[in-house]
This record gives sequence, C-alpha cells and structure tokens, in this order.
Amino acid sequence: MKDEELKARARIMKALASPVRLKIVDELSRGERCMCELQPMFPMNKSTLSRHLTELKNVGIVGERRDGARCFLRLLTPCVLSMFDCTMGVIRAEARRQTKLVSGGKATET
Amino acid sequence: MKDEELKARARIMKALASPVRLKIVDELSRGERCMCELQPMFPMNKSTLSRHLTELKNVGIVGERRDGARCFLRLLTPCVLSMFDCTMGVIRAEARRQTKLVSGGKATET
DNA sequence: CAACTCTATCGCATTGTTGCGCAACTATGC
DNA sequence: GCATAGTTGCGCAACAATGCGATAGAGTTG
Repeated sequence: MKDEELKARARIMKALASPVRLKIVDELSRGERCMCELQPMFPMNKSTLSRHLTELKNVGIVGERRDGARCFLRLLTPCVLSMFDCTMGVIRAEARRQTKLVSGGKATET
Repeated sequence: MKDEELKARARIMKALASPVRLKIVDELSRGERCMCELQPMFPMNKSTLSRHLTELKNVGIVGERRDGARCFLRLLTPCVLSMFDCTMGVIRAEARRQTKLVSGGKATET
C-alpha cells in the first residue's frame, strides 16, 4: 500500500480519534445541526468546539451550509457510521477475550 | 450515546490513527507475522515498532502467539479492514469535491 | 550449567503535536 | 449600535513518537 494513501487514511482516522468528535458525528448522523445547537451538548468553550468541527471539515467528513449568521453542519460521508459498528465489534471481541481470561480460558495466560 | 462508549471507540480509532500502525494492520491482514518479519518493512528502531504493536494489542485489534523467543502477531478483528474501505470512500468523496471546486461547481465557493 | 546470541520489551530523555480556555476578531441580523 | 454566531491567535499543559541503551527470556554450544 502506498505511503501517501496510508497517510491519508491515518488523517481520517485521526479526525475520528476523539470522543468529542465522535459525539459530533453521532449527533450529525441524526440530521443537520448548527453550532448553536451543538454547543449546549458540549461542556466546552465554543472556540474549542469550532476547532473540532474544523478538523472534521478538513478531512471531508463534515460539510457546512451557511445561512446568514448560522452555519449548518452535516455529515458528508455517512459511511463513517459503519466504522462505528466495527469499533463496537472490536470492543465486544475484547470484552469476550477478557471474560475468557477470567473464566480460565486459554488465551495468552501468563 | 454513552460517554464511556465514546471513549472506547475513540481509543480504537486512535490506535489506527497512524500510518505506521495502518501499515502493520495491512500487512497482518495477509497473515500472521513475527516482529522479525515486520522489522525490515519499517525504517525505525525496533523498540518503536514494538511499541506500535503494543498499542494495537492493547485495544484488541492484534493478538500475539508466542513460540519460543518469537512472537507471532495476527489480526484479531478483521472488520477493521472494512474501515479501510470506508476511509477510501471518504478520500474519494473529498477528491470529487475538490474536482468540483476546480471545474466551477457550486460547492461552497467563496 | 555457563557463556553467548537472538528476539522482544522497558526506562528515559527529547522533540513534536493536540486540546483547551481566554480574549480578540469577523460577519450577520435586529 | 448591539446581540448573536462562529473563527482565529496565543500560550500552556498534557500527550504521543522516536532513538538509545539496558533488560529479560529462549535457544544454542562448549
């Protein structure tokens, strides 16, 4: 796999490697929102939130539509939601592994 | 969505938010490998490579099988490969958007 | 079994990157 | 003019990536 491609992918993953940004994506998956709607959901300075949005816009996951003073955000690539499913898969698999360890399974024990 | 869940997901995304680790995953998708096989592919100190592997192991994406002094790595959750497809989707969508901008499309122009 | 090699990991120091709030700024609408 | 919506510059603290050297097991050979 090409080096450039790896970097491009890493950039996208990085944009999603934050609870805050994941929450934004999750919220936008339910429809268009403007900053002012998002702000109450995030206990942080609006400048910080704006920067998170910028990061998502930079990699092309989120797009904006300006309407007067407002700036409506929406998900441009809903396929990122399928990534969520996968992360759940990883989490569940890991949980199973932990369980096995506790209940005396064979996985990698000391 | 729960806060803990968001954090767990972000952890997984973060583990994949690095060209090096993406390359490792890509390589492991073609089969089990030992550190000594991976090393020649990565122009970095072996301790650094080891750390990247540790990170992938920590989130449960990669597992290890020890055989004597060697340590064979393998992909535990192949679904991460489907994430790759999605990143490609995002990259392509972004490329299309750029093209539109150049060719005089309507998207977000100044 | 002692000495040695080979494989992988750990501790530490250095360097670069990220997340954050604050305050200042721009732009829109009343 | 003044409130509302959002972005930008700055500095700080926390975190991540890296190399180097030391260390810990496994296997090998005398």
